[in-house]
Amino acid sequence: MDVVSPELNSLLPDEIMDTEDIEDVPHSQPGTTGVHSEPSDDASVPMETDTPMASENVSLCLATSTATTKTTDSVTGTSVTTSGLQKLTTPFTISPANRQIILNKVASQASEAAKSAGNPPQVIKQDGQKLLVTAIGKSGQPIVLQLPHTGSKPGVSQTAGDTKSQAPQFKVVTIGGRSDLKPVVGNQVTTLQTQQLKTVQIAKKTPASSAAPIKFIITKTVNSKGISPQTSVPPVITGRVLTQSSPVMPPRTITLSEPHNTNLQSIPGKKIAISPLKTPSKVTVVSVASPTSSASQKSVALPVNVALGQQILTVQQSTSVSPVKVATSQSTTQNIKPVAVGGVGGSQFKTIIPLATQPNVQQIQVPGSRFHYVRLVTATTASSTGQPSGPSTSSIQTAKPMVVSTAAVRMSVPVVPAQTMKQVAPKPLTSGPQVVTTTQTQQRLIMPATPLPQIQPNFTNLPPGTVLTPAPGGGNVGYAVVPAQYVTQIQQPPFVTLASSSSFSASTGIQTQARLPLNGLSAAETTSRPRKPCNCTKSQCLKLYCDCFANGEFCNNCNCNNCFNNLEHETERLKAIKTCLDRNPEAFKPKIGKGKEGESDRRHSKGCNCKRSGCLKNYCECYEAKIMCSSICKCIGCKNFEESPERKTLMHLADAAEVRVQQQTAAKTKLSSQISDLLMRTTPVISSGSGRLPYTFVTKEVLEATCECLLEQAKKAEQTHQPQVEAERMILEEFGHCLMRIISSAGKAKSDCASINC
DNA sequence: GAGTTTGAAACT
DNA sequence: CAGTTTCAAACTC
Repeated sequence: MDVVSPELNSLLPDEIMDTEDIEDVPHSQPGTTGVHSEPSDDASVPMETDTPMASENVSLCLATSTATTKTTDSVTGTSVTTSGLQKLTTPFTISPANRQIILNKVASQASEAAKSAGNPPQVIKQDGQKLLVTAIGKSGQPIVLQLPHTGSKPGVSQTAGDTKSQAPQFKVVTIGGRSDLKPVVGNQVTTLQTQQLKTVQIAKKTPASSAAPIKFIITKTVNSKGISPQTSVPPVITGRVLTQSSPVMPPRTITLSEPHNTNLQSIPGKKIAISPLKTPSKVTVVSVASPTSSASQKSVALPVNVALGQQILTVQQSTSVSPVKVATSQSTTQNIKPVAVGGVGGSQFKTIIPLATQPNVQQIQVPGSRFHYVRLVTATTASSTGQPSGPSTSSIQTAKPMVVSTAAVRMSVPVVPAQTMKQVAPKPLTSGPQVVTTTQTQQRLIMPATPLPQIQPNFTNLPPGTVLTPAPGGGNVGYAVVPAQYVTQIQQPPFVTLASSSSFSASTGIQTQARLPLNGLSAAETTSRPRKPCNCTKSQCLKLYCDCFANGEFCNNCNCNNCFNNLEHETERLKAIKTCLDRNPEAFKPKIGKGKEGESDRRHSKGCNCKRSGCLKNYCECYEAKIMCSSICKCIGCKNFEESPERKTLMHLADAAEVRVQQQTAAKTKLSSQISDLLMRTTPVISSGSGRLPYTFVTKEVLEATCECLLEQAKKAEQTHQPQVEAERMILEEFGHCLMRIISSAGKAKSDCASINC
């Protein structure tokens, strides 16, 4: 089954498919098209980790053997032991000069073919800070991981230690083949194998602000479908994990780890997720920087965080055999052997990239399913509750890094929980590892879990933030595109994903989240304000009347009746999507976009058609989006233009109201804070003695004084020769006086405290 | 909360 | 493409 069909690839939204500034990657090779692999086919997933300034190269060539393999760093002599992994046919090398990890899963047959074709098995070497992720291929089509070769001929890998200054690099996520890919200057992608390959690309340029743009290129090479998994011919996987690090701060630690037990079958989160941003903005790249703090320190994790917008690209591939294990051996046989490269510095890793697969395995698979998937997790959705379930995920949660120790380099790939990156405080792109995300809310589109080519929507128009997931019970076939948010919601057992833990995003502040306006709404608005629940009654939430559906989201906590906008009705939903797209290919695209070139103002893509509202009420989509009506609007009596006095008045009123609200909120907050502070200071005194204030004053001193008073009364009675009965009475009376004084003092103190608190 | 108004979406 | 109907959100009371 196709995880992502070629059609899908070709139809991916421009935001995703923007290939400018990326290398020209051969998206398909002769004979590749039409190749349909069985769901059980395994695909090799190469991963590249590249640290531009890194000095180490690690090269792994993996065979399909499951035997434990121990590799020795050719440079540093560091050995890497893999357990349950495919046999390493080539030494695991770490090049101090490049600090690169090269993982090459070599299919003997494939490698032979490659050699014969003049493309020897490639040992990926440093190629600047670039990572191209080519992941999703047509069903049956192998995924080709391609490594960019800067300024080099195809098949010619750069020499290790190439430390030349790199041009601004872009992080590129390539998903799906696309014929119109634009070549990237100075970067060439060489197909590793002559076998049928399909390259899907999702490219996004990193924000210009990033001093060191990163380009991630992952080319997945898969054997031809003819090769059965049982065949001894292993696929060749060559990949690099490119870690972006600041030029002055080369990454020093590479951590590779796998979940101890990835029982994918038990993970309901099986899905193919593509979560492009809803925003029209281009796919954002997750930049990873080396820790800025310790230049001398040599431990920098190699992050393979690829994000689209505010999303992190998760590439997982399940295999029957642990594909790659670096560093410590793992006793458990894992279906998925993701290699996670985490962000540097915080040791918070967010990216898991499964490297090894069996021959004919599809490139991206969801644990527990035969789907290979790429998941892009939005920042907002990343807050997801999804966590690894079962034993397989335990390791992930613990994020135990596998460390490959070398004299010069430590490699660690901690597996992190599928949590997410939520709100991340913006951070300068130039500092430290970064995840560039956009706050565009998740536009998500649900696709059928079953192969429905005939009704397959035009993915070009799918709302960003789309997540592909296998339908429940859908087995190996079909996929569904579901909202990432919804995925996290419905995904009781978390799946292994490349996502930053909440702690990472929150505490480390490594991530930078670019907040882009969504349909006229500020990032803050889009992120802080949840979508309003719909109230659809007749549309079944399968028409654009429904805001949820229109935004590509599942209905969640809505008040709708007879809702079909959910996974249970994915077939109907897909049909509805198809219908909408047939009617309007732009149906799921943001209505608010940039105006004409050169115009900075946003504008409605279609313009409004208001007649009675004067375009000054929320009936008007332009006004609702807080934008001016434009020439394309067909409104009558429009007052929503710059000089409109009515509009200005409304704006002033709105601003004033907003200011008042803010002031009130601030006042309440301040008052509450002050009260809390007072309580904090006074509570201990009052509450001590279990809140029974009088006893608070029965201190040792009070007791002693009381006793002295009683003794004094006793002496007085003795001196006056009072009878015993009278003496006892005098003592008791004195005791009563003492108690009264104590109580009186306590009551006075309590009233004082109360007055203070008020 | 019920009813009305409104304009986009859907339909013809 | 225009006119009409349907629909759900926005709005009013």
